[in-house]
Amino acid sequence: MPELPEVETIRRGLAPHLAGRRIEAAAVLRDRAARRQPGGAAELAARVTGRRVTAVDRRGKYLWWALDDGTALLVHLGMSGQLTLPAADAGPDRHLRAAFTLDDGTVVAFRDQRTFGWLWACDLAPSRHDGRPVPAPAAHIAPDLLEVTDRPRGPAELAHRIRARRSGVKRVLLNQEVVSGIGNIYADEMLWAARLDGEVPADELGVRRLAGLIRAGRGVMDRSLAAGGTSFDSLYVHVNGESGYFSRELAVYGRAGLPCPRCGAAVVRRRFMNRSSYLCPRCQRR
DNA sequence: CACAGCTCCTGAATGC
DNA sequence: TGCATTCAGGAGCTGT
Repeated sequence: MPELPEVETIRRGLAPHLAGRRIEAAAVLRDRAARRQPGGAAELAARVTGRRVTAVDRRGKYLWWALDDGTALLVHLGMSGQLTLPAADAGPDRHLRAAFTLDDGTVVAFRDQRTFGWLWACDLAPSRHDGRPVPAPAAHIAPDLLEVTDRPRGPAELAHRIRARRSGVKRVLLNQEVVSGIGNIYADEMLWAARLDGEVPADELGVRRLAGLIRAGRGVMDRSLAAGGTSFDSLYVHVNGESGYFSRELAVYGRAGLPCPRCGAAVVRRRFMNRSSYLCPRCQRR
């Protein structure tokens, strides 16, 4: 699943191919990919065609191509989206949702098996959180875990924001309006690293404990980024939890019944929000 | 406003 | 073998 490290890996891979290039043609092959765009696929294509890409930016799981008219092409990969540079001789592609042809002949493909991803050609607007210029549909998205931990007071301030919530701490970590970039996999991994049970109500945790959780999360993200970078041969990395480098470093996610790498107790799977949580019942305490 | 549950979707894995 | 069911989940949306 593309969470922050996967989207950042894709951003880094894509940027050298896109920066400075003009979009010669845009084809949306399935309307659903542009379902959030007012005016739909035709409007999306019209807004980006002829524009030059000035940068590829990211906040949390939201990635966008900044365009030379001050607008952006916003991309959310959902749970199976990919941005790839297909081989010129590639055959038919049943999961291709959109294709962008650049002025040097490069074609960037948006592929998406489960179709939760979407594209939106939109204006920029100041973030509601810190004023950073971001695509208007992402103005409600909080600064991500890398942005937070890059600021000296960031972890402590975020700890206070988390503590203001009454939900279980895992649910708060997954709320992209509190801190962004964390999905189900990294939430479980950072909770394990911090020895915390995600069901503990956030307002029962101390600031110091939460700041530790945030720093542990940064560590997990950094290790995943390093693994993504290492395996980054094509733009085909970590879009599917089963394949990819960092899956071999996961401590608990998807490892029910296997030993906790820290204490050896069997990892358990628990139902949570219509999905799964994985944790070590011995070293992650409430 | 905070919070929790529902829903969209496809394909692999599992059950009988 | 074949058909039905279960499972995976990001985030917008709805109801309380």
